[in-house]
Amino acid sequence: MISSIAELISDRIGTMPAGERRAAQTLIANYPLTGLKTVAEFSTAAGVSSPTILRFVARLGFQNYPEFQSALQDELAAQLQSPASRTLNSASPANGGAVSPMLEATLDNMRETFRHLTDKQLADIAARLAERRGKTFLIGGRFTDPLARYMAAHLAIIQPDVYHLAGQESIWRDRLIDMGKRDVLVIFDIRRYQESLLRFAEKAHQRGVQIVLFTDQWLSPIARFARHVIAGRTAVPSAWDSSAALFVVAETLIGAVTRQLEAAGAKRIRDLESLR
Amino acid sequence: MISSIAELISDRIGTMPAGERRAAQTLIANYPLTGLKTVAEFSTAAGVSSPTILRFVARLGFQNYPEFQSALQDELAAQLQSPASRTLNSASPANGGAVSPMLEATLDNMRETFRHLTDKQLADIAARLAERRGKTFLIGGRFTDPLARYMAAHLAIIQPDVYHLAGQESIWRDRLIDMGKRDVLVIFDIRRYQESLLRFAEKAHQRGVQIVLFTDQWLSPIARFARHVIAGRTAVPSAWDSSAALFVVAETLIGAVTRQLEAAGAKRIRDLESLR
DNA sequence: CAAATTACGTAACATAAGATACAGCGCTCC
DNA sequence: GGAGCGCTGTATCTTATGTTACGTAATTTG
Repeated sequence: MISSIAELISDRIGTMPAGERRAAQTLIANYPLTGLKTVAEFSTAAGVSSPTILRFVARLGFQNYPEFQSALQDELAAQLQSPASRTLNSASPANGGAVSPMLEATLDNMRETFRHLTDKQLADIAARLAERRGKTFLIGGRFTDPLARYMAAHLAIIQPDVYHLAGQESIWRDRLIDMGKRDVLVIFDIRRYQESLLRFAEKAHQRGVQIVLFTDQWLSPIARFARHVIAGRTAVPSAWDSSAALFVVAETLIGAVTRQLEAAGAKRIRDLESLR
Repeated sequence: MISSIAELISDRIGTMPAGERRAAQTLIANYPLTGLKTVAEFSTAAGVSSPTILRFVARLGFQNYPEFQSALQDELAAQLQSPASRTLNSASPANGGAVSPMLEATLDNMRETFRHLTDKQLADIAARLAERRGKTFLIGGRFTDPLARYMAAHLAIIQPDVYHLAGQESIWRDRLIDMGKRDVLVIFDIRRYQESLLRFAEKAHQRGVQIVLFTDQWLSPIARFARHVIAGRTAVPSAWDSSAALFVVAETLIGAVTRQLEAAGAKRIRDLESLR
């Protein structure tokens, strides 16, 4: 199978006449830039005439020159976006302002967070979230509740019985009555840890609920009751702590759970689509 | 000293009229590809007319469009040739499981997102959010609303009149009555873009509300009405798109706004503390 | 609130780009 | 060594691209 135009060229370059071969070589030499220029520029660069260039692209299977250019651009777009081949000037002094420290710290937080997180841990948690024996509840603190919402919004699509606990304490406390051993409670709690969440977690724990805790590196007191603890780095040069690392862990988990439920989930998503 | 065209643009984007700013944002969003296409394609991508594109490149100091394209191509050539700094930590063999690809992609997304985002842009947006002339409203789509909540939760602490628009469409539509020129509306909208948000944004725009848009690299149609556009990378090896990059941008902005309001904000935070 | 200025888009224009027809040259094969 | 075939370039044509002029709308300023 031939994907890129460069491959296509090197595949057929053997069967080409001399002039077209020169065109091909010129293009490959500084791929794909020459192909983005005009036919005239291409032709002089290759030392051949314009019609030769046109015959060359025609031989590659393109109807006309613009079509050929579009293909090159699409390919370039894919390259520029995908991390793989990018040249990425992280050393660019360009943005050396106030942005970099924040970004750098965040990136470091993520690396650190994942360094202390094994595949097995994540797989276990994902498995627990994916096994459909009971219900899944999610809740967060003052600043982390949006993370709970974000996760709930995704999980609720691929499986039933996913509930985000919102509103006043009294409201979700009453939901305890519905929780049991087979259920999972996902809690987000970072400094400063919230009393109300601790109380709630304790009671849920007493009822045998499996608790998955997202917290910071200093560990919320809830860790005491949690079956799984994810400790994310939160330090950034800002007045606030960063929840970005936890956010990425959440996304990773969402992805893992989705993969596990692929068969069942795919059908469910189709069903949901048809409901619209 | 200004080397790249991207820098040149972000340097002058503040002094540009609305239409040209849209052109600039569109170009930056997936730099430099849009600039390599024809004027007509560029203009439709940006949602403006061809002459606006030409005025845009003229303002950047180019004599004509081909000259501008040549400059972009030269820049691209330099980038493609230097096999530079890539693969920072891709050599970390530690966790070679299912985690790495997700994390790596996310890290790349962030670098890429910030690469297309200058300090000046962020500073401008932060300044707009910090100037206390009017109210600040935040709203998001199905999966991004938690980001709006997250940002609102922080901003609401350091300044008054910050509102997160939640619940049904009819509810926040009625809030339009309260919005005017001095107000700011922060919208989060990534694929698949939501009709309801577009309608809401258009009406808000008509009322003169300043819109700050967080979207993905393909730009929500709301970009048309936005004063500021932040285009985050969202592609990850998962069934879902990632909002992590936008999340980090949001955190960065929160930090910047906080810094600007330091004097006023610090007092406010003390007052809040004493209320507990 | 009014006037002046600036910005934007529509439409017509000129130019440069890609496409094509045809003739000359070189190469191969008989 | 000659005839046929194929490749290449010159010159011409057509298309569509970039450019410009002008009228209208929006925005700013007094």
